[in-house]
Amino acid sequence: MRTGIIITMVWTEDALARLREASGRSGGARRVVVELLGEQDCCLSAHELHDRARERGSRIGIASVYRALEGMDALGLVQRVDLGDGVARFERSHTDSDHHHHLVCDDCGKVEPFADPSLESAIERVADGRGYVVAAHEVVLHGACEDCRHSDAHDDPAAAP
Amino acid sequence: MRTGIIITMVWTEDALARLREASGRSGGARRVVVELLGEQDCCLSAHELHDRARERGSRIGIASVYRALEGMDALGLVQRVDLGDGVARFERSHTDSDHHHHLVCDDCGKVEPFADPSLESAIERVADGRGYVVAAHEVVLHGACEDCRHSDAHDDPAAAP
DNA sequence: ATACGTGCAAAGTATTTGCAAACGG
DNA sequence: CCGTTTGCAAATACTTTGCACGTAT
Repeated sequence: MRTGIIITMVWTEDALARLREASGRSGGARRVVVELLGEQDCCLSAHELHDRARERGSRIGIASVYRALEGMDALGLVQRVDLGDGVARFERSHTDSDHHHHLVCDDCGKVEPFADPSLESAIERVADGRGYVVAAHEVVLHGACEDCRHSDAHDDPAAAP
Repeated sequence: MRTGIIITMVWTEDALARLREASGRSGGARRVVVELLGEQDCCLSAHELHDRARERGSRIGIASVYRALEGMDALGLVQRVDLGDGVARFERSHTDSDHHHHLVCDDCGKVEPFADPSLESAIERVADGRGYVVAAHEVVLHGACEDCRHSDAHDDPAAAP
């Protein structure tokens, strides 16, 4: 995708600007979280964001990660993603060209995004038929990815031979 | 749905039998959880199950609820449902005629099931195209239900005028 | 009898909140 | 200066685990 890097920069700038105008201030902790999320093409958990921020030399605390995410969520800048393991993940809100859902391999833990127009139209049709105005929707597919299906071993997600 | 009560009974009996044969034992705590889940037409959280079990006079502990759910999950008898609020919910595993997903009203908190064949086929197509063997999938639609859209007030899910 | 099921309490995680200090405008 | 942001630590909420005891087979 050629437009990826551009979307990233636009989103990051826009998010920083909107957060600043919402409170009249800005700070370093928030900036790191925004920049990290802007770079990702898929979702990350609060702890993953915290770890990566520290790897970059930030002394950010986990609470600030959560507060940054909360603020961005309130402004609709991020989307919460729930993969079914009790951990909340976040990714930048989708644009039309960006919209996707998630395939999770229960063997190796891999998470990959996918998009499908006919799935989207089916969802729209359901919502309309029910009188719902759908603000967000999430589709998560759990299964065994091609790799894991071939190496039949049911490895622990943490194991690496 | 005329077949609801029958599915309920079949599922409950089958689940109790399979749990018994898996361990060679059976107990009262498990039975209550199985019976409760068999009666529902939609998902419940561990705490909701615990509360309802106690309302029926059971002295079951919350740990036993979780253990019953874990055992049933391992046998594929229940399906874990994640609606995005950090609470795990469970419902009996779907049969063909039973399969559904969830619409969540973010205003009043209502959760209602829906089914849609074209959505299911779109999901199958995606999985096939990616070489995935999908063992489970979840679709959650968040929005405002018809009722809440009319009474424009954005009430708190707990408030009842 | 013996092994599994159960309840209680303690331990773990993920997330939120209180607070004093640092910081941006 | 003043109010927001931040890091730390304490508090929550949900879920899991350890252990002694009850119970089904």
